Amino acid sequence: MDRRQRKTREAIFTALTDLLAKKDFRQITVGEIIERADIGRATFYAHFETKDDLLKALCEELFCHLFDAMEGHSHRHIFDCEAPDSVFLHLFQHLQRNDNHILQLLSGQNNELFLQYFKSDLYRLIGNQLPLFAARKSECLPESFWISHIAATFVETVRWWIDNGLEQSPEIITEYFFLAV
Amino acid sequence: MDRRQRKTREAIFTALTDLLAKKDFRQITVGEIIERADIGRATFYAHFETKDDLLKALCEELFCHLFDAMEGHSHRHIFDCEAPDSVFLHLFQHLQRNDNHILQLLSGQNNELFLQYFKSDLYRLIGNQLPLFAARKSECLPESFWISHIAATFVETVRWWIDNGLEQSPEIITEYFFLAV
DNA sequence: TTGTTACGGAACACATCGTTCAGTAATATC
DNA sequence: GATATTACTGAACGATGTGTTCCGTAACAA
Repeated sequence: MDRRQRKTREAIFTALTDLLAKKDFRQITVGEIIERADIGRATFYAHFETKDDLLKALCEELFCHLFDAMEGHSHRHIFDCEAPDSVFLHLFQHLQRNDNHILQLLSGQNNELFLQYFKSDLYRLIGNQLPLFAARKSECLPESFWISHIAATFVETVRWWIDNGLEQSPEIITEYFFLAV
Repeated sequence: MDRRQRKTREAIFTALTDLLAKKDFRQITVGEIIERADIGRATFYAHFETKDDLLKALCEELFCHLFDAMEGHSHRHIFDCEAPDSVFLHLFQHLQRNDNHILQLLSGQNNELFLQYFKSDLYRLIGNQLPLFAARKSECLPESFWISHIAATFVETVRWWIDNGLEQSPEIITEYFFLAV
């Protein structure tokens, strides 16, 4: 990919990420993004069809990296015979380290769209980790309901954690999560 | 209240409700609302400051009525010594009956804002019903976490139910809910 | 060096928002 | 029933944001 393209794309992502730390996605204008990214208006629309399209690309970039890294770790750890809940623990640890400012995307009012993308990755992960969870429930409940519930519980756990200022350790939060689910 | 005011307000609510059945709230314009409500633009803004303000008023109207009715029922039933899970069962029943088209507000893409208002009422309800839920968990988990989790589980249950076309009976859904939580 | 591609900057048409104001109709009050 | 009050209409308005177009310039690849 052209170096110019890469730099521009990166500048747009950075600009949006910075702005998201301050205000809701809906009240961020394309004008603000291009001003902060220091690019021309036409350039922006050469990269992304709309503002929503940009958000989607950003989420895919971040969440995909996060979950890919996750699953990489998970595999390594399976070889190391780590505890079976390590996947989610690691996910919480990644979030606490706030790689790429993902927290800002999952917090406060910015829940609407991000979570949609976040959940789709989460579904994949949970599908592979189903045996971790109580068999009792999964026998009485439809699988799709069960997966939805685990994903919703995870998201709500993250939201609660963020709203409480990340006071708890990832280990404690993992415990809460498995207690709740 | 002036009859004209009442009629106008009602027409606006009806127009928005109808439109919400077709498209996402964000892509509904004030122009569409006033056209469908058959009122003047100035009239709209005499009633509501913004589109978001209208949504808030609509949610308060609907959810407040729903939960007030709920709590009324609940009290009567407590006198009748009904099963302890009746509050949530009745809530599911109300939803299935789709009073005032609430389902359309809670389904699909219209999740963002409605759920915020819905949850705030739900928190109140859950706060009063905490003894219904497993004591084991509430001892190990912070109460705010616990309440958030119950509310999130309820909302996710409703969402799953809607997405699956309300195929299950309210009784079954109540069972799912209490199994999951 | 040459052809290609991306960027910048300004202008553009367009849509939506929220406000204003004078005229008209419905309602409440006496 | 007459009068004053209140709400609605309809059109116009400025402001803001969107997405597009076009051309000159600069960076890149061959």
